[in-house]
Amino acid sequence: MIEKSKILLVDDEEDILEFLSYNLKKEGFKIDTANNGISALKKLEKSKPDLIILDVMMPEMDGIEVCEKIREQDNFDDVLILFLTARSEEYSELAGFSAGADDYITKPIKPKLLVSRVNAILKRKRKKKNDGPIEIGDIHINKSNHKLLYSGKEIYLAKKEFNLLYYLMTVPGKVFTREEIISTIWKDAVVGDRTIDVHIRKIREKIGSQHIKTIKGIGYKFDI
Amino acid sequence: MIEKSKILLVDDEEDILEFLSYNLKKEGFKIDTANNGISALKKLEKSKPDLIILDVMMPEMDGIEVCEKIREQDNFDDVLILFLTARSEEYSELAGFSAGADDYITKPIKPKLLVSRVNAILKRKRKKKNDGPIEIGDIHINKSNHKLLYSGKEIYLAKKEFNLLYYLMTVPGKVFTREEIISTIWKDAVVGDRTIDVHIRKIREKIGSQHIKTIKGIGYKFDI
DNA sequence: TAATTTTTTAATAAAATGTTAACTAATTGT
DNA sequence: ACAATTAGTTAACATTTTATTAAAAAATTA
Repeated sequence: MIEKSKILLVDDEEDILEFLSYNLKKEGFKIDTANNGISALKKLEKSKPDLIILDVMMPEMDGIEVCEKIREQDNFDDVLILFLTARSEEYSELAGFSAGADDYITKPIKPKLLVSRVNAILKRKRKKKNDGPIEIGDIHINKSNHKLLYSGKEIYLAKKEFNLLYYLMTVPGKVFTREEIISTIWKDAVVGDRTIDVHIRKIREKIGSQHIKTIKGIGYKFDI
Repeated sequence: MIEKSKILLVDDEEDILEFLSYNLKKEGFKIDTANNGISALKKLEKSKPDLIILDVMMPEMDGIEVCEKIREQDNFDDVLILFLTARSEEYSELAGFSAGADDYITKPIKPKLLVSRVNAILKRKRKKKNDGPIEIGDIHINKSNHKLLYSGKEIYLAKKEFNLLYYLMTVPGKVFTREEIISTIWKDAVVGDRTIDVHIRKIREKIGSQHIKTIKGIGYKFDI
């Protein structure tokens, strides 16, 4: 089970805090709240949220300012920030992004949209962590746009094939055990022993067999 | 390095002009100043600013009047204008926007907020410019006039279809995930999984299926 | 407001991908 | 060399994902 993310809600209106809390808790998120920017900044260190939802319009210190202050802190310069804006305040979209926001939602807030946006933004972050393109010999693989170039030509791989090849290429030369492969490509699904073989075969069909080597009794590796 | 923008500051109070100048010059902007509306209008042609920051409250000719006069001129009907208002003068927000302001800042001016707002507004303009026409193979698409030419013939696309096709064409060859597509084309709504398919189908109906490729399990791409 | 167009959904068909099972081939240990 | 073990191959079958409709809902226009 994936650890549920913690979200810090910052708004001066108690109603909105409750509305957000209710809808996000229902989805299993852990929630902290603050009803102004100062309080939010204070709570940061203890709360260590994965995502901060900030109302742009607040008395004293507006959301944009809070956002900037958060970004100034070393420990939180990459925390996710999502803005809440009234539909009319178009400027806040842009001001918000330039202050370092990751996304924004306009009021009135629709619960379904809120939840889907929050999930999307968290997913995006998890994905970002290990995604860079890999270039080995004449093979270029890029997870962010699901592209494989083999000596300049674009080759199509189905999703599982792609993920498997990408995984092997993350550490060229390393032998990945079958167990490792199963647990990362198939997460917690249970698949038979021959399934990997079939996928390996299909990859070899497309990029040749010179790169992917079988280490009998152990697993496979990608070699230059 | 991006060419730094030129800003024309218009205010009758010398203190404020200096304060603004100091803070914006520090950020690398090129600054011109004028201490009344007449002088600002005169300087326009020579200065060719990217952005004008106008105090609403000025003797003789107030900011709103200056703004209207600027918008009347053909060469400056799309220059950016940002208003400076005292927090109390709420009316000016509405009067200002209706006169053609792009944004406004209330006094007292916080330097950081000023800079972030200025950056945001300039960024927005740059962004707008990127919406230029795209020409790939026999397909010409132009967002500014919402027109699609397919081998010379004009083809009508509904708004969503147009936006979707345009989006795919912004980076030909790149695979756009369903998630990416949803979050940019459907920013403010939650739609079912099949909605994209239907729009794709309609686009294919009109321009054929050779360009828009399905990457199963991932998304779609536009290919030449 | 009615008519028309656009957008979305829902149901189902079609296609592509993924998995398994049965069999074959290769490798390893004795 | 000969079991025993492990991997490769193939095709059938299962599952997942997308395509295609038609119709409902929403937005626009007359």
